[in-house]
Amino acid sequence: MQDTSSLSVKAKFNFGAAAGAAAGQERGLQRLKSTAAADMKSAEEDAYNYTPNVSLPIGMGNPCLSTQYHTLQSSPVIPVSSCHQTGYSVQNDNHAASSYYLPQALRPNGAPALESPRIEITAYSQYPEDEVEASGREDHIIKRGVNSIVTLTLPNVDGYRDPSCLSPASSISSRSCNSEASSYESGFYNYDNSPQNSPWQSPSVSPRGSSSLLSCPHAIGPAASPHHSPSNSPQIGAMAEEGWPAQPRGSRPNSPSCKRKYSFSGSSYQQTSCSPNQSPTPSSHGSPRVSVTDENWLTNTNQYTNLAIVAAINALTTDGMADMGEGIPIKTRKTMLDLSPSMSLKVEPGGEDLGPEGELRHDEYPSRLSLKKENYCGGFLDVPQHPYSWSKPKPYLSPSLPALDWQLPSCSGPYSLQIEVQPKSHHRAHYETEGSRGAVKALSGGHPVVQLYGYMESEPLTLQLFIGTADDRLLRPHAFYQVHRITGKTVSTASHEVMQSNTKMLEIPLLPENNMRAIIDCAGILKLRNSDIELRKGETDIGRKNTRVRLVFRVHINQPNGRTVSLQVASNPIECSQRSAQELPLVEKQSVESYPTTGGKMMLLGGLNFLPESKVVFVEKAQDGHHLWETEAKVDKDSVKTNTLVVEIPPYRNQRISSPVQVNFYVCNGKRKRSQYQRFTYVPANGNPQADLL
DNA sequence: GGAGGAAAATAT
DNA sequence: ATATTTTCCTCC
Repeated sequence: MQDTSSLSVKAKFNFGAAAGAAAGQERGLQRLKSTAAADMKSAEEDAYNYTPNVSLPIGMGNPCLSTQYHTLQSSPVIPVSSCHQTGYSVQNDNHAASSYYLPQALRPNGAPALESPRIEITAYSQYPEDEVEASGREDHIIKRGVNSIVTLTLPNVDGYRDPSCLSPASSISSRSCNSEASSYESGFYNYDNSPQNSPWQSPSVSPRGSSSLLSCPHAIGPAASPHHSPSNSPQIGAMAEEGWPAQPRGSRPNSPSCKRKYSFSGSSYQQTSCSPNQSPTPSSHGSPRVSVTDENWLTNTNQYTNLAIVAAINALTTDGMADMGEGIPIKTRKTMLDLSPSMSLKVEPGGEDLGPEGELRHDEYPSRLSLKKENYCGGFLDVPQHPYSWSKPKPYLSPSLPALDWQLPSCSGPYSLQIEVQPKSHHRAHYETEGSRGAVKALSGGHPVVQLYGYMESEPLTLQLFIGTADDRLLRPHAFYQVHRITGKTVSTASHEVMQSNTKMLEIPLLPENNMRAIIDCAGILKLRNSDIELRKGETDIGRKNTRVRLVFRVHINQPNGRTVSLQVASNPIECSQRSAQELPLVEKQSVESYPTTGGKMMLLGGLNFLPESKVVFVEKAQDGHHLWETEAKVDKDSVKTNTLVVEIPPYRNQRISSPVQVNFYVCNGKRKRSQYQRFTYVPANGNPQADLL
């Protein structure tokens, strides 16, 4: 491995393929792909799309690159400046859009992202325009503050109705959601800048597609906004409601989830908020929202207003909900309900999410936890009491935290958030119908480790963890997976769950005494049924073959100047499906020195799905494309154990390669047809292999 | 619990 | 008909 100064290989997938894949975001795309996809391969590939690229140079990984992201984000909160960049400016809505891209471009790792075309883009693009609108709206909201009745706009009853709205759901929707969240937050705190918010929001909002989304968020927003619980309540509500709405298969027992849920709740901390939301279950939809709202509200003066709004909203919502319910098959509904409860449990107080960082941070885990726990318990059924947590005051105006779909840098100024130990590339996620399948592990057998560098204060911080997409371009909460809190004797790391915009997050203490380092042994991965998620209104992603995720870590650092620096880093992709034998291997890097020209061995690193039966075929072609030579390299079966593929290239190869002819090597797992191999092109001149689809 | 395998159910 | 997903079962 070492030797491999690996080159990073980027696979370019063909057009669309890449696009869709990872994210699977847009169904449309995918579908298009599939259909269009001329190649069958494409389908698969698509699935893997993300895969391809991958390669980051080992060295790389500059998180800093991310800086750009910040810019993007603009959000007030964020980012201080990132390493490079300056902070973002505030508003730049416009930029926002652009920024969006940027982020994507950059990988979490810092690797350059692919630019694949995604539908998403579209969405973003929307921003600008939409932004204007949306932002405008939002801004109003925000700027005006929660107060602004404007928010009320609720009006779009529809939005409310739309479950989608409610549940922002994952990915895309999530975006919207997020946006919401963000907006909320911002709203709360109100930054004047909100503009920033707006931009973001817009993004989130984006959804044009799901009109509902927009509306929803907003709609919700209004209500929510007040609370802004954006995250919380809405989310919660959403979760319960939408999230699960569908369990189509009535037959399938949702119950499982319940179990989990409880367990979660067990997690002690938090949850105050939950209760509020939760109570909802029955009324579920409505209530949750409300509760959410409330929480946040507390803080704000606007509360009253908000409350009123909320109430109104609830009413609406409820109705809406009802409607929804009607539409949905009974079973489904049940599920939903069930879910919701669980969700609620999980949920945590919306407040936390948003959590003003300050608050969170300030709160010390212990205290916090305890408090929450207490609250929590109560919460369940009911309606939210007073906002415990919330009540906590949010002392300051803490800036709102960036939405989960915002791209953040991994380093800013002196701070750098890094993943010291990466998770294994495979982790079979469990369904709600199953028991937990344990925590995500590291290759070494241990667990992933995350550390924050450059932080010299004595105040503990909170490390947030959620499951994100594996899509290079855009990192956002994964709609089909949720982080699952693992507890037990074997777990050494404290954590508690928080729901933010349909996304469950684990909050883990980052303590100075531990050198701001955390061993992530408390994080499992829960798989949600595709059918459930896809039914959410506003959800555009498809779950099929969208089985790769990344662990996303965030930390929010309050600065003396009142600003908050938000950093984010994502792990390498993790394949969560059981099946692996047919998976297309993913090559991230290849050794440089030992490349073919020198004959002998070549090392392919960090890929997913390297199996003993993986095949690597070398094909040498002349400039004119004439096929000169082909051979299958011998694969060292043992190397596979460490996500490495050591291949031996036939001796005579050297002799053949004397001029810069094109050399391709194909990597594939046994069951694949040659046409489905992932192809890499080696160009002696620059030594950078590139992968593309055959 | 936490895995690993695999049958049953669905989606393409 | 094949590919994937989701539910079950068994075992440590």
